[in-house]
Amino acid sequence: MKISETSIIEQLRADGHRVTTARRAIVRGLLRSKAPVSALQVHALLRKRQLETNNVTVYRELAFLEAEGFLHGVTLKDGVKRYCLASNGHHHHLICTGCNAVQDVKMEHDLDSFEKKIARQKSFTVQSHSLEFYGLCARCG
Amino acid sequence: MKISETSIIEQLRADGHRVTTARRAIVRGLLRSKAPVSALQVHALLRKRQLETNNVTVYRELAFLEAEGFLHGVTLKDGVKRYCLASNGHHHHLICTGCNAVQDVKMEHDLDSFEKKIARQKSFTVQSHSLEFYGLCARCG
DNA sequence: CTCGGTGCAAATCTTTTGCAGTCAA
DNA sequence: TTGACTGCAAAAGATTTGCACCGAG
Repeated sequence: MKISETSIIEQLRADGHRVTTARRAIVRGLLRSKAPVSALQVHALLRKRQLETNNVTVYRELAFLEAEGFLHGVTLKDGVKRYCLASNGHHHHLICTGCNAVQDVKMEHDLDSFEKKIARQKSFTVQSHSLEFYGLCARCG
Repeated sequence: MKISETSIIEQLRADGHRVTTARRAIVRGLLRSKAPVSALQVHALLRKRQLETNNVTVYRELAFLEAEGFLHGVTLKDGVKRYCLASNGHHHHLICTGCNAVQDVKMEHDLDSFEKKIARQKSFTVQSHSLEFYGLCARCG
């Protein structure tokens, strides 16, 4: 199933949430960016498009969309929380220590075997994991 | 090689750094905690031991010890930076979403094959990685 | 004596909260 | 009309910075 502004908006409406200008604008902003974006980046992006909103609204909206399952949040070394579309599927990140660019990577087998071992050896029930690789991207290498 | 307060202090002295009361106290505090600790936690810990220091000193000292290679920093989902002794070796973390406890896990094969694949497919030179598992610990499960 | 290290106050930065006003349904 | 959303101001929390002072070597 393809994801679009309309499909997200319709889903929200179906779940009884209101569709406001700010909400629609934020959703649209997120769909355009393929790398994870922070609340402040989304806010700046909207501003550039002449869609004046408040930081606070963006923070609240991103948290809301994460809770609704449309977004996934990641916190990188800099302590800033960024969001990716959940519809992009589970993936990890390559963060360039040169230019700070972030790109996504998917891995076929992922970490299932690790998680099983952890469950067995540590009696720890893994719910999710977060994996980031830091290094130099093709341009900076 | 075993690590101790003395060995770290001697190393620092050998590298031409001064050994002050605060520095020694912070190093001692770090050695006692096996889970990663934040600057504010270290500060609170020292205070409990009647070793009055300033937050700022702790922040600066932890950054210094990381730069010197004695510590490794991790930033968890809450955006707070925590430090582990580098001498504990490379490892990952299990973070309990129930009680927020953090424990370490080592993995034998680790992620070398992933990293090689990334280098090949993305022309990205991996320097380090950070892997955290979120879930429920034995007590909270 | 010297300068690396410390402490304090204040600034910065990201994120959260309280509350009144607004608008989608 | 009504409560979900929004905006503003202010608070909160982590971390950084400027600057004067202090004490290890």
